[in-house]
Amino acid sequence: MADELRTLVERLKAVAHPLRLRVLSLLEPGELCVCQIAETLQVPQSSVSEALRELRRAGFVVERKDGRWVFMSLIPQDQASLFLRGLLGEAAALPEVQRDRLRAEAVKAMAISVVCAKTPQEVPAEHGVTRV
Amino acid sequence: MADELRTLVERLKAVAHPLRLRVLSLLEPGELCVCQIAETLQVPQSSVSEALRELRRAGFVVERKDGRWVFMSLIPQDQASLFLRGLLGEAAALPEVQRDRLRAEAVKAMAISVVCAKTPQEVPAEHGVTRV
DNA sequence: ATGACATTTCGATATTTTCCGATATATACT
DNA sequence: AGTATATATCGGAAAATATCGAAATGTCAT
Repeated sequence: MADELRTLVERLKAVAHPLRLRVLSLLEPGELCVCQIAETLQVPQSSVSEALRELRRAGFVVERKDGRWVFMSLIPQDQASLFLRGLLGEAAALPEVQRDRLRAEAVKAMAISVVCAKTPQEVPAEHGVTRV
Repeated sequence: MADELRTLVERLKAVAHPLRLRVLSLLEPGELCVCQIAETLQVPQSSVSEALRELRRAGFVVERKDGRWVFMSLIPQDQASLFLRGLLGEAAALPEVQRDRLRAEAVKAMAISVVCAKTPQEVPAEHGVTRV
């Protein structure tokens, strides 16, 4: 009840953040689990987890648990708000987002066990994405 | 060049703020000057000025100077980004926004000299919600 | 139960943002 | 010139947010 403005502002804040926006865009083609996202974006998994928590709170993504993995996906198109649909369309054109998606394709092509049971050092840096 | 993602995030941050979103929505029916907005929303003039600066930086509004007044208006529909159009549509449904617009109608019905040349004491006070 | 691993939460610091009164600038009128 | 009004900017303290390693939690497989 009431303060729907505040709610909308919270949803906008959730998306007004580089990592969260990248994660959101990354999910558009389909679900990914937390470790796949962390590997794709080359960021600490706790950061991904926190990003996803905010996106979930804002109602943009939903989770599906499968064993120890947590797969996140966008809410269905028909449930998405107007501005979210516009935003996703706009974000899809960004070079950063397109690069992320290429990396995600490569990550999805690998078995999950190969992707996730990795120490950070073993990950070869690509595309100028830096880590430590 | 580059970092268009950061630019988009900055634009999202600009609207992820209660006052700025209210101001933005207030301008949809047509231009208003700073003092009309401050009177309508019952907030300090410096806050309105700062809100408008951010919205201008983000490319959502443009200004038209007329003497000592500065009238702000939304950028033309056809220049608006996808997510902005969606956002405005969504915001228009919010009760807070609708109340603001009623107040704005009342303010516009008065002469500008009556609206703006007011000492704070004469303003019925009461922050935020008030009837027209 | 022990270990391995995915994920979340915690803790603590660093950075950014908010807010508004006070002050500055600009324009108009006399 | 001076006064009045409209808007912009400054200052700076409080609040919110970001960040990420470390610890906690949960889940599966021996």
